[in-house]
Amino acid sequence: MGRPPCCDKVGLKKGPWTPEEDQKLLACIEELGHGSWSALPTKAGLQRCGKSCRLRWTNYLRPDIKRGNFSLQEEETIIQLHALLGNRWSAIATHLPKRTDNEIKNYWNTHLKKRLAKMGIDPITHKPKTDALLSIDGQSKKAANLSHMAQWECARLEAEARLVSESKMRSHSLQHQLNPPGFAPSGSASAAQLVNKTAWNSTTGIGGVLNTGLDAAGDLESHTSSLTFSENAPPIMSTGLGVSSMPMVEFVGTTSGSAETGIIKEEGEQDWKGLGSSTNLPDYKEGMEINSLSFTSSLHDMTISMEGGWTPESLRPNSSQVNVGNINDSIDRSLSDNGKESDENSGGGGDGSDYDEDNKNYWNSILNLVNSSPSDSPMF
DNA sequence: AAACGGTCCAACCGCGCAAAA
DNA sequence: TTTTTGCGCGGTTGGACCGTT
Repeated sequence: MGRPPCCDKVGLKKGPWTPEEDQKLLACIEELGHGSWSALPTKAGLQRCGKSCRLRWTNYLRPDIKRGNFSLQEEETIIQLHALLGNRWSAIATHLPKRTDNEIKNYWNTHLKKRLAKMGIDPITHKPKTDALLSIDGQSKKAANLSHMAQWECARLEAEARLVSESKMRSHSLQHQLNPPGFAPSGSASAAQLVNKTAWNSTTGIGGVLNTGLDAAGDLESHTSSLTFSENAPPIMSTGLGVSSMPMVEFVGTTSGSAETGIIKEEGEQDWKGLGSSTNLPDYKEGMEINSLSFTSSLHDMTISMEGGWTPESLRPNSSQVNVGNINDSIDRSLSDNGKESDENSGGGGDGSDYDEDNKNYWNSILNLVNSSPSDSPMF
């Protein structure tokens, strides 16, 4: 059973696209759109299969594609999302609006994966490869759990996909409340824009909002974003899935220095988490430790602030600390070993020392996230 | 200048899922 | 309910490009 590969049809061309073919495809899509990829080649007069046309369009011809080097922020986003989502490139690409999944996948395979490996971090699990590195202070167990936590959490959250449509409708309703006609937010990223960025819902089924600090044009200029795990899911979430606790994941961004961004809450939560800057972070429960975040019922709200990128400090909501000294030592060595490569991959300017410092913070943050895995969770 | 090896990326392939028949 | 069809996703590949010898 199963249908034969579409490109097995005799006479269909494969291989690199010519400018003429590109032109035909573009003209056809501009004129008719791409409602049916299978019918498009005929309409466009192309000897290609629809699949090939779709690929060419989505990966190359689409007008809203940003090409060229990835910025440091984009790299951060990719790594962070990969830690949570794994090789779900389309989901990751959703949050880098001008990048294609193929491009992100290629960039991961050719750059980021190798760089992580060089630093002694397993690019698959996002945990340090050397157990001895962390075992001294007993952190290895925590580090080892991130990927499991992420996979487990993703699986659970994906189960919410069935309920996404309801969530979307609620978000849409909230959008109207937040941004009624005539309402003109002063910042570049209004709350309504955040609501609009619910691709997370549609792609992964996670009932929350992910925003990587993009403005309306999708530029990765903001250095602010936050990650919220909330367990205040509406009752329907629990009953529908037979899960007593259904954490919500919300990635919420703000523009740099602006204070008008809110955290979009799902229905069932009683209020907005506030429209102030995420730096205020009013949502931390006293005594809650992000360093030992847990997805059990003991945890109700968790917000990770990523002001200025994922620095270790930004990931610490309170005084509770994670001993990352050993990892940092490793990073120091790694950075000094790999400074040349880091410079090559720098998307921005600045001298090497600045970049090294930023880069160190950046990798610190990744490792800190690794270190913050919920080893205490009964799930593990 | 030629050969060789490594890197990068556009494109292909196969699979899974969902909708349509 | 079963089969067919179409779409989208992730993994893989082939060839162009680049640096080194």
